[in-house]
Amino acid sequence: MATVKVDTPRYIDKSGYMESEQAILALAALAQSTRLDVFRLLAKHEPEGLPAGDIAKALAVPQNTMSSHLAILSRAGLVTARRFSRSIVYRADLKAFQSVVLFMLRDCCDGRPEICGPLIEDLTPCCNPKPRTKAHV
Amino acid sequence: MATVKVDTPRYIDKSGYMESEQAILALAALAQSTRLDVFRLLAKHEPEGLPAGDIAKALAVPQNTMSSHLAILSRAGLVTARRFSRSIVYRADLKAFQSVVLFMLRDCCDGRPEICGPLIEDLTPCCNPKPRTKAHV
DNA sequence: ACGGTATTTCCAGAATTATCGAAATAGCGA
DNA sequence: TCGCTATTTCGATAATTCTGGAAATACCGT
Repeated sequence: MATVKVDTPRYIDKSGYMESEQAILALAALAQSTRLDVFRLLAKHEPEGLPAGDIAKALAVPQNTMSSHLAILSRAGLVTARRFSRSIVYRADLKAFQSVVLFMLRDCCDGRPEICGPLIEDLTPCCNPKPRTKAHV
Repeated sequence: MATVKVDTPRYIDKSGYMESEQAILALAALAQSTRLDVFRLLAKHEPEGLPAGDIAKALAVPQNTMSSHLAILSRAGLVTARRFSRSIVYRADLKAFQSVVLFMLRDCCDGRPEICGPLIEDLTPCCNPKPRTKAHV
């Protein structure tokens, strides 16, 4: 039977699981040294991005191997690709990255705020040295 | 055999930062639906923890399969195990989890604080209704 | 000691992932 | 059109991960 490919192998559509599924995709994408390096590199090169060839060269990985890694990151939503003439420029999707982090923290923090408070404290000096941001919560 | 059973968190290096290798281990551990469910479950059951059998039963997974998942989570430093008579009670290591999140955020935030500012804002109402140590940060 | 419970280890098969050479596709300039 | 560059897709192999049956280990009560 030549039916369509099922890409929902285990638990199907429960509406709450869609988010988990996507998060797992992102975690798996980052759980590999080359891809983690790629994301790091692309984050550093925001917002201009980098063409695929430059990424491969920078990390000393064959182009086709890099291409498959980039495809995995892209499928996970962590990077975006856009063609510029002959090059395909990849960019880190930092919003998506934030979503992954938020997913993780909600998973552990839900109902127990005391867990993430310290984390915010640790994070604040690192990521928000400016005294005040807009308080439009 | 004398397994590694150290009090000092193995996933933190001298500078207090999590190493990439350890972070990858943790990300890979969470990038699997059963294990993500396990961590969620254990986080929900902090600080009492749950015996291995209960975890297996709760998630409808054979005990030996669950045992290997728990070993992976443990190796990644995300859970701890302690024997209580016949049971081995597992607990989520939320500090380690926080380290993973911090690692990720440092990876993308380093040098560009404007990226994580919004994340802290999103996180604050969820996780930190009131600041813990009113430090001089 | 024994029997029962809780959990892990051993093992093996199935599935998935990583890697990369070779070929294919896409765009550009002449 | 041809040739060149940039990138991806194809295909195959090696490595790793997932799964669970069976056996082993650890503990407790009697």
